[in-house]
Amino acid sequence: MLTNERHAYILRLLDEKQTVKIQELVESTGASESTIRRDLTDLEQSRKLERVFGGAILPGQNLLEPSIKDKSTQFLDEKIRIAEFASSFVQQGDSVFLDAGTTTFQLIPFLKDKDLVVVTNGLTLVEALNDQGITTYLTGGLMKPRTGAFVGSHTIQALQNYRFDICFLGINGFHADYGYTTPDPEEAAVKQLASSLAKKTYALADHSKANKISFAKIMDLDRATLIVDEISKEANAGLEKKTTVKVVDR
Amino acid sequence: MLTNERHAYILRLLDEKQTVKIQELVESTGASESTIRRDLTDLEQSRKLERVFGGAILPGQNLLEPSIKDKSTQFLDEKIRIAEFASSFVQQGDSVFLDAGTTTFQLIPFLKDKDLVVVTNGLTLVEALNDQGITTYLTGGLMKPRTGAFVGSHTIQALQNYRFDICFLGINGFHADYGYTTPDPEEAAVKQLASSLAKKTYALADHSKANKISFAKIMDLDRATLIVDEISKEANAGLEKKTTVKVVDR
DNA sequence: TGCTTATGAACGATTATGATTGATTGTGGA
DNA sequence: TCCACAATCAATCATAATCGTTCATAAGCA
Repeated sequence: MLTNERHAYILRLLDEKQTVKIQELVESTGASESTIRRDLTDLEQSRKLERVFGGAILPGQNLLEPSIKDKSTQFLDEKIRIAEFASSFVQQGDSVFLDAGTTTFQLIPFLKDKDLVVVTNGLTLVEALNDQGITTYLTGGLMKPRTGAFVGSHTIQALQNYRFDICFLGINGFHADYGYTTPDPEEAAVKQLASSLAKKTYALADHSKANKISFAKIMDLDRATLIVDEISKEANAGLEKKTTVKVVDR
Repeated sequence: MLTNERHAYILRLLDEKQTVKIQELVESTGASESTIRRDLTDLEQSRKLERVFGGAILPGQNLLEPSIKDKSTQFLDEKIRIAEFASSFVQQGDSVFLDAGTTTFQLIPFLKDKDLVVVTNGLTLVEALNDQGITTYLTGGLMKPRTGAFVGSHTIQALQNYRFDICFLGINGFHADYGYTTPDPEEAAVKQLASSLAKKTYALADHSKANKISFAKIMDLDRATLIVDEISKEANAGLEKKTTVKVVDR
């Protein structure tokens, strides 16, 4: 087997399987361990792969991060900033709706000592609220395993028993023409209703949600005050024709 | 298995389940406990996770949630025996009400693969049910911090939308004359209603509940089948005039 | 032939692993 | 609460796997 052929073979295998082991390559190519090592060293120098103990992996993309990143830890600092800013709109004694979601979750530490009554449809939120000693109602309903959010007719019916001074929604996208959107229509229905039961609604979003359009529409932009961070001036100008935009002061 | 593969695997699992146990990882990866420990230490140093006693959790999340721990594991073995026995009364496809409580909690592992729909008013239960892949509705309502039970008019109203084939209640005392009792009248009201919506009700109790009388009455003895363990024959004889008593076979 | 390059084997050095130990922490029951 | 017991922990050590280096041989080419 030619050196070039081996190199191509290694890269093809790596592309398929994300990782290759040296022993595996020794067996499948018939070359010696030394040769495979030299191959890997060469390919690493030309940035085609990264060596690890026992084999090699695809470069750059540490396989580890992506799955974790898009969840709660992504943009965590930004979310905390947004949450702290949003909490400044809460008055003593308010009745508050807190949507399920990672950004709204960050609001919780800023809500204590305000003598609030909080209603939420988020499983993780009710526990955290409780730890802060905040009087909390959970809507209940059918639980969505992935997000820990309660949705469905039970949730809708439960919500209708309440009226809110202030409502905080997490969203997956906002767009001047398409309004606020989120992937799940069931969740969209809950957000929409909660907002309609509140005197004032705030939509919380990190910069990655700007101009994104998700599957289910929640409502038009003007139905809520948008709280964002790190947004370009041009984008802001377009949005401000449609709704009030509060940009987090850094 | 390459070190990187294991790391990636751990993080993927963690991302899915929010927590991982060391023993769980030992079994599923085939690596030794020491290796898994070293993996977790490494991943913690690169801020990919946080270690806790017995396993690891997603980073940042424990700041608000350390106090969820369930301390009430008293008479755990007995409760598990009772729960396993009680589960034998559940039929395929049943709609089930599971009361909040530590004894009813132990029922959950015995309920999977029965194609059930479960309704509960217990916060801790909904998580465990979800882990077992069981379709679960939470009543919602006002959350009682100490027990994680939802109570109040919201809960009552939510319950009235359902009918159950079978209802499992945890109780704090049972007595031939005073019936089933529990300390909190709000919880008593929920238990009472749930039972009245079910074709069949089982009251689960460990031996410490025998002849105890608590503040709030739930209902008379004959409204439910009592499932107990380690009860004296004399006590049993007195009870059996009032209701059906199932003593756990050891 | 003489020169270069690729290869494989052998060496000690390095790293990962698994088992063991005693210390620490959590749990169950009085 | 307290104590006894079990689970988990960090640290250590011996072993196994992997590493980079060196050297000798083989192959390709003028």
